[in-house]
Amino acid sequence: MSKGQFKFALIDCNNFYASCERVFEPKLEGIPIVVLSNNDGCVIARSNEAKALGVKMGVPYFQVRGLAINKGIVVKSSNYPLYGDMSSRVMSIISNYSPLQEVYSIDESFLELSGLPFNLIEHMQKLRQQVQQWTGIPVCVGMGSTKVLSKLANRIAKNYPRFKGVFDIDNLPYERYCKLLTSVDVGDLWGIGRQSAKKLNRIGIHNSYDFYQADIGIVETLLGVNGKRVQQELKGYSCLPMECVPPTRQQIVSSRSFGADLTTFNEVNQALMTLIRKAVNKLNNHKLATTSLTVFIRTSPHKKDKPRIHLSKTIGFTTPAQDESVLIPLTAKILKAIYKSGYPFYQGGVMLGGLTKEYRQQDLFNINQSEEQQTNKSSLNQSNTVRGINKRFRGSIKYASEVGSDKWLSKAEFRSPRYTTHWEELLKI
DNA sequence: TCTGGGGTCCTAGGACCC
DNA sequence: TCTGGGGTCCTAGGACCC
Repeated sequence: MSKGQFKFALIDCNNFYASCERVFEPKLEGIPIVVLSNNDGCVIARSNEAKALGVKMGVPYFQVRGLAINKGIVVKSSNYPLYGDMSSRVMSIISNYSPLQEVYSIDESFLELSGLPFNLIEHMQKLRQQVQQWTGIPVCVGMGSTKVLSKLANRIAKNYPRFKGVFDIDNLPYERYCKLLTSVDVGDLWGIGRQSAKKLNRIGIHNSYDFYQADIGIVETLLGVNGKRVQQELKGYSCLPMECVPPTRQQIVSSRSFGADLTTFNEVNQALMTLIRKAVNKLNNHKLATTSLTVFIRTSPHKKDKPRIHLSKTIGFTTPAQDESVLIPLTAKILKAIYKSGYPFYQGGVMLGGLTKEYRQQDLFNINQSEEQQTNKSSLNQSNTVRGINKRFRGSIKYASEVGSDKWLSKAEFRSPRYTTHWEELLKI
């Protein structure tokens, strides 16, 4: 931990999902857009025009539907294949501007710039123009000697056009910096969420300057080590390093709100079969194996008048599993064990935990079961074949339990074409 | 009527060991 | 009957992020 040794830049795409939609429909330029979550449930992205009309982040869509119609807001279902592909294009351009890049999220990337022989403001202006020109996505850049500071700087870059999208917070004189902190709610700092903000408010800490000045011991008792780190970073001491190599993932979750309340075992089962297949595909794509499987289903947390219930069970394995012929039937078995009839199930999913690098070591205590191992081996080959076919002919072979009414499928009424990832949906000119 | 999905890390408490 | 101190590992729940 030392002061002023680093120079972090946070590059953040402006209203990323909305901007992606605009790239392929330029007539939406200047028009308010919102993008909805899965199942067309909540608003998860807004163009500036939509923000100006008062659409809040995360509101249920049905609460703003009237406003959307009245004000001519264009509504889109989320289109992750498109956003993911646009993201990798943006990230790859950004990577040319420093040897040290951390891809932090689908629309954000850190660069570490200390020691680069450039005028950094100009360097980042160039980056900004190139991303805009090559992908059509507008980005803003915040710079500072810590990650928390670069996040804060990014906010300034976004909100004050006079900086032309690039702002370096380290250039502020101390008094101006304090003034800036005073104007930022403590809950708006990166790493201070709603719960922590509430705790801080209770002892009279409301804005970031209050927090900056607060006693470090009090911060640590109240918020733990994370809160302490945020405060240190605010003071210019870097505690959060660049993570250029993405850490190996620890779990894979596949879950969904169903499009409707599911009231029979078969409906729930069918939904979960599709989810476990998705999870297993991901597992295989990452060449990982899993040592635990959790299955859960729950009723809606929003309907206060109806009975609420959350059912879940986790099974651990001594031998890591990686194969759909094991995991899919096991999911059905677990579901059977936890399922209770008479509840309207609204959401469910599976989690694969304790992920390990793919390694087919046999269970030491399984020596008596050579016959079963034989079966396992042949079913493994079979699964590989099935996977191959499904890869080529997109999901043409399924378990019988996966096929059914599709009643559970999420709504996506307003989805735009997957322009860049599906041949049938290419942009037509 | 209609409220997302996918992650990570930290902490506290229990079980267990010497 | 008296009954310490220190450590690890696991898990569940909470908080945070986008």
